[in-house]
Amino acid sequence: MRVRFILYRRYCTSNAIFSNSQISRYARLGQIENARMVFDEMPERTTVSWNSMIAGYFQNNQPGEARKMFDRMQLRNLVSWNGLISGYIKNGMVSEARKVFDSMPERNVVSWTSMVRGYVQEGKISEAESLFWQMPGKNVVSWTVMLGGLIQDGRVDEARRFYDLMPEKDVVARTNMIGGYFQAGRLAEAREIFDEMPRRNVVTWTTMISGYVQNQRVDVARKLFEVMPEKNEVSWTAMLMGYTQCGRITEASELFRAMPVKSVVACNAMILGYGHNGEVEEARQVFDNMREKDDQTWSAMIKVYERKGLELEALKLFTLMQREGVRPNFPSLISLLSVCGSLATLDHGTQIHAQLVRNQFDLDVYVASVLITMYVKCGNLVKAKQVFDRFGERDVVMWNSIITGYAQHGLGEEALQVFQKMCSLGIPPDDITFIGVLSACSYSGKVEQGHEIFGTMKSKYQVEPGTAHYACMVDLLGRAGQVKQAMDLIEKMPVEADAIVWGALLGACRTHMKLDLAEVAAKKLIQLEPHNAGHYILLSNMYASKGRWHEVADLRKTMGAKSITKSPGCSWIEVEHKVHMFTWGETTGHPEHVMIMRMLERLGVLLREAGYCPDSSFVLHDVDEEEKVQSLGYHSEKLAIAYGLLKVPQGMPIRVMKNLRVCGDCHSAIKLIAKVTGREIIVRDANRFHHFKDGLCSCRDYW
DNA sequence: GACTAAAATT
Repeated sequence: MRVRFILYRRYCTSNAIFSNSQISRYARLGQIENARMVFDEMPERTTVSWNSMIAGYFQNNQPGEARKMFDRMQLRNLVSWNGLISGYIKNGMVSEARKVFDSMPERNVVSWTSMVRGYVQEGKISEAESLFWQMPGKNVVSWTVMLGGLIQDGRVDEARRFYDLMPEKDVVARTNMIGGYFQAGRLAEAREIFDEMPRRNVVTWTTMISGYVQNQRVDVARKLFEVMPEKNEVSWTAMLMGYTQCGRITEASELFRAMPVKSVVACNAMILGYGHNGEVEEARQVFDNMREKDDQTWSAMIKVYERKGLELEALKLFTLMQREGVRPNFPSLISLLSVCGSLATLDHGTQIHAQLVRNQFDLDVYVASVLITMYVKCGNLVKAKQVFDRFGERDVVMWNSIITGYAQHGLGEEALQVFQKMCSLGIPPDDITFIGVLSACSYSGKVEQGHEIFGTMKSKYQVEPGTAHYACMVDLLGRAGQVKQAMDLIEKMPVEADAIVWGALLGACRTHMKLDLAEVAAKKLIQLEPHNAGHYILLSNMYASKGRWHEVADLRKTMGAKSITKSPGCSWIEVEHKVHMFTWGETTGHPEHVMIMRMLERLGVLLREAGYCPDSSFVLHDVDEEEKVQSLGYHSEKLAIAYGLLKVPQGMPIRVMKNLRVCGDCHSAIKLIAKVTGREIIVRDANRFHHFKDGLCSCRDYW
């Protein structure tokens, strides 16, 4: 009888234990609903069941639900109270945790340690310290938590003194100290602790690996990696990132292939590594082979496409990511925000802005600058200015973002005003500031003022002019018609002229039809950027216009031999949160094809009535021969504008983006379209913004 | 059953 009773009891208990572990497992997997189901179906719940369920809600970022559960439970023990504290801390609610800490009936070392950990996490190290010294019965964990706080605060020497004070040191404490020394770049001291350790584990070895990697000693790291007794995912990943971060992609991809388990972090690093090396297909292969992806996987792959200039692919993936319901976290939000800038998808960008505000991430200076840049690149200067104005403590980067923004939009006067305000507030401008200011002068035709600022850069602001500043000056002179002086300036430059400088000269030649000098510039550009198809096409068009067919043929051959292809021209427009992409020629793929064609026809009629005649003499624009032959009416930007006229409500500007430069014919056509339809049209091409309004463009026909 | 250390594009 007695035996049977014991067996029965054991059955019930094991049943509860089983359910409790199921609750924890489901919570770990993020399936909190399943955990709740198990909990609700249990015939008898123990305190552990309640505690596991509360921990589960905290793990799944539902502190409110966790608290409800805690308030409902009857038999709370110390572990339940401690769970509440650590749960709040995991969710970043340290002051809430402190309230619990102050009101709980009794505390033990875990309660105290959690609370110290909370302050460390918030960066409030002095709070943590005072609590630590008040703590009764500190154990090795408490000491280690405090040690971590001092290290995080960058106080290595103090941390070492603290470390020496510790009554006992275990593997974790020692490993922590090693990490601290590596962070401070003190490799010898880190190594000393490692060498003297009585016991080491995988984490210790991995700390060594990543420590050496962070201090640019990849080969030393590799040696340790070879001899470490046991490796896990993290060790492999740390080693892999050592290679990807310093651009040693061959070694990285060898290691990656050898990895027994490819962690998500490792795959993400490999994608970015390949991308940095321009190997887009390899990156995509890694992406496609991943069984599990996180938000950073998506943003990494999108970034790779964007960097390579494959906007279409980037956008496709962006859309797919949203459709899959991937929720980006802070790092990927930032990354995606800059992608939104490059792709000029204002709606996506605004959505991300809203998400940042919801999480209060927008209060960061850095984030604010990225936001401003995004709005500038999306052609919404009003929003850019709003973000700028609402922010109190601005740094140089933020001032630069808004100055450069005005400059890119051709608002020279405004840019200069902001620059003056910045100077009067005593913020020292840097090299980027001057790029913005000089190009602003150039846009607004302030030749003299530009010269003056350029002259005082070094003497007044201690900023040495670089190639970019010279490029601005060449542009400035070129716009003013002083092409000869621009060429002289290039010859007098103390630094070697780069593609941007020659590009600026070419721009000047284009406007003032200086074909000889243009040829010099174009040849230089090909030399400097042999893979940029635009330069070849430009030079080829120039030769063709002079009937120099031999040279044309030669150039084509060179292009073929080097397998240089022009990225296809495409334009896109955002309508109702969706991106509509148009490539040159046709719209048959678009569901509203017929409407668009009808709109184009109507525009054609309107334009002819307004006295428009097609201009095919854009020799100095990098358009292909084929494109020239094709009807001028079907360039991708015109298709996008036609669609915009159909869809964008009256009074709202039509924003169109193009991956190449707008051709001369389209430019004059769009000016007229803006006039006859009474609409504002904003076109961002590869170089700058064009605000078309009342038959005029903000670039003053110079781009 | 609760508290500590290692990998992650701005």
